[in-house]
Amino acid sequence: MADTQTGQGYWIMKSEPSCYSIDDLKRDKKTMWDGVRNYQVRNMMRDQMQAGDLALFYHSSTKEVGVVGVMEIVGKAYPDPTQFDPKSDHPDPTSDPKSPRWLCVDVAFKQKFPQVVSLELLKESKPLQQLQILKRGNRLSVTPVTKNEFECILKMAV
DNA sequence: GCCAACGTTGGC
DNA sequence: GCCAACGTTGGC
Repeated sequence: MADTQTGQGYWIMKSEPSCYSIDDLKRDKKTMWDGVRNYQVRNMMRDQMQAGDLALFYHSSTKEVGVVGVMEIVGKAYPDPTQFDPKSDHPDPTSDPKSPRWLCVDVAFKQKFPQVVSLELLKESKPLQQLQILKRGNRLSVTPVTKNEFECILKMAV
């Protein structure tokens, strides 16, 4: 979500660490955030995400669920090449290469938190009650957060 | 355009 | 591995 003063956008982006973790990103320094196959998420990436935006890296479906670090959106969203790769995890044979359906974005490692800001802690935090990832049934892998929410989570990480 | 069936997500 | 919740698909 873009801050009205600065235009700076803030996000939470989920990944299962068994698939791709904060340590993988730390090692790679930069990666292509691919595999998004949800229209809402695609539209946010296409319409709202900007280079320089900051994103919290969230580990889902693991022993320690929660926010584990920070990354930066490097550039604008562009067609996700894995949709055309039959050997990828999420090929989409119905997507037309002349008008690609799915987008991805490049992200760069910023920091890994010394400890996980657990889902439990997020739930307990008063200022974070509006977080979309805390809402029942939320399944979006990318969700906007406000500057305040972002900074609140950063403080919880130390 | 409705809606049942199905597949996926993600916390536990 | 269970299951609630949600998105997508496809028959009508």
